[in-house]
This record gives sequence, structure tokens and C-alpha cells, in this order.
Amino acid sequence: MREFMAITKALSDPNRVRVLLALRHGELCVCQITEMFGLATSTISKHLSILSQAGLILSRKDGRWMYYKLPGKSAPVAVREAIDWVEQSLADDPQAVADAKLLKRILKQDPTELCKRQCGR
Amino acid sequence: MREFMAITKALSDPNRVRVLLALRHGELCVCQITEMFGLATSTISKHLSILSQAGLILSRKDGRWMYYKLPGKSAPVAVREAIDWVEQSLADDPQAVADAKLLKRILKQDPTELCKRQCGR
DNA sequence: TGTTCATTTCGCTGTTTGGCGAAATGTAGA
DNA sequence: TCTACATTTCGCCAAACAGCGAAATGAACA
Repeated sequence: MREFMAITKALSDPNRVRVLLALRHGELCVCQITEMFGLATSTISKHLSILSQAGLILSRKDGRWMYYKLPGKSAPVAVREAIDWVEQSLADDPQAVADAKLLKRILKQDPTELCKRQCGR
Repeated sequence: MREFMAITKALSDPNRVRVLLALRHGELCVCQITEMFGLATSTISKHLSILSQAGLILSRKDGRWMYYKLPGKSAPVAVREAIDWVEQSLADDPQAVADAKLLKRILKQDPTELCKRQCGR
């Protein structure tokens, strides 16, 4: 029950759901996710931490960058089914579609540049 | 997205999840659910309202009593899959098992008696 | 070693939420 | 109509939470 509630609580915030949907398109760096939302880096970091603790995303450190991605088949059943449910329910959601478009533009940019711009904020 | 978030927010409270699991065993009256949790009737009513607005449960009025149940096949896909996910994830959960036991005892009692006892609180 | 820089942690603030009891609603029966 | 009573709505309080900026962490590089 405890694990399960961690998942439902993680899914109860729209921004966290949007992060999950964004990660469908592959691994992302924190600065890329931050760019997507226009929120403070610290806020994004907290969201990622909550998703991570629920097991809904996996993290990987590479130098100074932190990358996040969806867990594959390795994830527990409850997690895998939760992600499937989210993806199926929101595949054609306007917000998700808009986010995908925005993400495409962000992926064309150099992550280093993104980080620098964010520091200015 | 709006609908979907209503579902995830409804699922983000453990007591509401327990209500869903309890309703697996069939339609229940408000006083029966209240008895299960030992919370104030007004609190239970609010929880039921949230579940209902998310489409996760259906209500039926019969005289002064209000009955709640899980939606059947009639429910939207997102709702049906959410309920399936909850049930599959928590079928063997200790809390759910304990609740089922408790519910069995409650169902043996006359609902009218339950209501009367609750008024005294 | 010291600096730079991506990310996380901390402390704070305004908002949301779960809980309660009291009042309101609406139905059944006297 | 008047009363009884199951449920909902309202107003309140304490705890939880999303957001921010500042400070801390820790990896790369001068």
C-alpha cells in the first residue's frame, strides 16, 4: 500500500505527469526538462525526486549532468502498469501533444546553452 | 488531461483507495463505509464526492439512503483501466485484506442500526 | 588547489487538502 | 404539516504541498 500510494501521489500533480509523458521520447537532462516547464530548477528537481522515489523514473549521473528516463521492463508490475495507464490515457492529450512539439525544439538545442540561459534566471 | 488529473488526485488519498477496494465486494451505503473507517460522516461524504466526480464510483439514491458502487463496463476507458490497476496492484495488500474482513462483519449488521450508532458520535 | 557550474537541499510563503462539528437539505413517516 | 433522520454542504483548523531563491554539494577543468 505504501509503495502504491507513493505512485498515486506522484501522479497527482500535472507537471509530474507531463514529465513522464515527455520521457516517452527518451532520456532527458534536468536542464531540458526545466526548459520545457519554465519553472525554477529547484522545483523541477523536487518533482524528479518524487517521481524517482516512487520508482516511476530512473536516474543516471554523467559528469555534472543528471539524466532521467522511464524504467523499462525491469520495473515492478505496479509501476509498469501505472506508466502504461498514463501513456494510454494521455497519448492524444492536447497538452501532451504540445509538450512533444516543444520538446522537439528543445532537443535541437545544445544542452550546455540551455543550462547557461537558466542560470541567468 | 483535466479528467485524468481528477482520477489521479482521487487516487492520491489512501482512504479513497480503500473505498474503491471495498466496493469490489458490491454496492455499499454511506453508513456502512463510515463504519469501516471510523471517520466522521461528513469526511466520508466528501471522499465519496471526490471519487464520484472523477467517475470512479456511481451513486444511487434510495429513499434516505445513498448507495455507491464501482462503475461497470459503462465507464470510460481511463476510469476502467484505473480501477483495474488499483485492484491488481492491491489485491493482496494487507490493508485491503483486513478491510475485506472488517467489511464482512459490517455487512452482517442492519444498516439502520449502523446509522443510529453513528448519530450518537 | 581553486573556480566553475549542474543539480540538490534548505527555508520560506501562499495554496490545497483532510479532518471535524454545525447547519442545511431532502425524504419518510406520524 | 411536523418530526425524524441519512446525507451533504459549510466554515474552520492543522498538516501537506508546490513554488521560489539562496545555500550546499559534488564533478570538471584551469
